[in-house]
Amino acid sequence: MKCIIPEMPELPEVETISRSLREGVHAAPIGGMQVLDVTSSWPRHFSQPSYRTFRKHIQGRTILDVRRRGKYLLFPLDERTMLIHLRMSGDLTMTSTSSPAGRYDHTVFHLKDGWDLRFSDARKFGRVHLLKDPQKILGKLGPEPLDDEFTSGLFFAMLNGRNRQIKPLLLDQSFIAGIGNIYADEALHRAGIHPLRKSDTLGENETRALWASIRETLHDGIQRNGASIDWVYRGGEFQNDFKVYSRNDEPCLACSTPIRRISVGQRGTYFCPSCQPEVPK
DNA sequence: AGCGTCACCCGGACGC
DNA sequence: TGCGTCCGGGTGACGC
Repeated sequence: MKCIIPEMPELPEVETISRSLREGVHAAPIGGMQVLDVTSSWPRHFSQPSYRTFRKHIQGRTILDVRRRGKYLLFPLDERTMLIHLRMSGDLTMTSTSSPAGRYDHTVFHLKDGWDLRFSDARKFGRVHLLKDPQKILGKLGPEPLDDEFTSGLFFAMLNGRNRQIKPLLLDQSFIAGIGNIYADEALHRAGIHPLRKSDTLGENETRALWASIRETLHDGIQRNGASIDWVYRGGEFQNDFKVYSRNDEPCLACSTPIRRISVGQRGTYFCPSCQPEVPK
C-alpha cells in the first residue's frame, strides 16, 4: 500500500479505544482507577475548563467507567464527567508509568498503582473537557447510528426534513453522530448514492440502502479494529478494506470504473461515477 | 432559519 | 535540502 492513511478516529476507532480501556486488554481496566494528577506539554488540549482549573478538579477523582457517544470518549468520575475528543490524530492508551514516553504523549493522566492514561496526539487537535453536565456538549449530537432507536423509518424522516447535500449532512454531528470522512464515502458507495444528492430526494429504498450501509460499514470497522486491537499500530489493517476512500483513479472494485475525487463541503470525497450516478436510475 | 462557503488550528506527507 | 501546499474534525463567521 503506497499511501499511508493517517489515523482519523471515527466512531469505530473511538469505540475500539473505549472497549480496550474498559476491558483492560493489555493493562488494568480503567474502571475504579484514581487520578493522582495530570501533566501536559500542550495545555491547549484543555478546552473547558483551562489546564490549571482542570488539574485542580481532577486530582484525587476516580474514573468510574468509560463510554462512547459519537466520537467522544466519556469518563464518568465520582463527580463531573470528563470528555475527550481525539479529532484527527489522537489516541488514548493505558500504559505502565515505567514504559518510555511516546513522541506525541502530550497529555498524561497519572493514575494510581503505576498506570498512566496517555493522550498521544501528533497534530494537537484533540480536546479534553470536564463538566458537571456532559449533556451540555453531548446534547447537541444527533442519534447514534448503531442504536436500535435509529431505524430506517426515522432516518427517512430525518433526511426528508432537510434539503442538503447528503455527504456533508452525514458528516454533521448534530444530524447523526460518529460518521467521519472515510465512513461517509464508504457508506455512500456501498449504497450506490452520489455524494451530492439532496437529502430530501432520496426515496425509501435508497434511504433503507444507505441506512443499512452506514450500519454495516461502522460494524465492519469495529470488527476490523477489534481484530487488530493487538497491533502496535492500532487501525493497522483498516485501509485494506477501503472501497473508494483514497483510491483516486484506481478501478472501482465493483465495476472497474476509475474512482473519482471531488471536493464536497471542503472535504475530499471519493466515489464511483458508475455505481453512484448523479441522477438515480 | 437553513444552507453553503471559508478560515482557523497543526504537522506529516508529498511535490517541485 | 528546503520550501510551499494539501489534508482533515469541529467551530465560528459570513453571505445569501
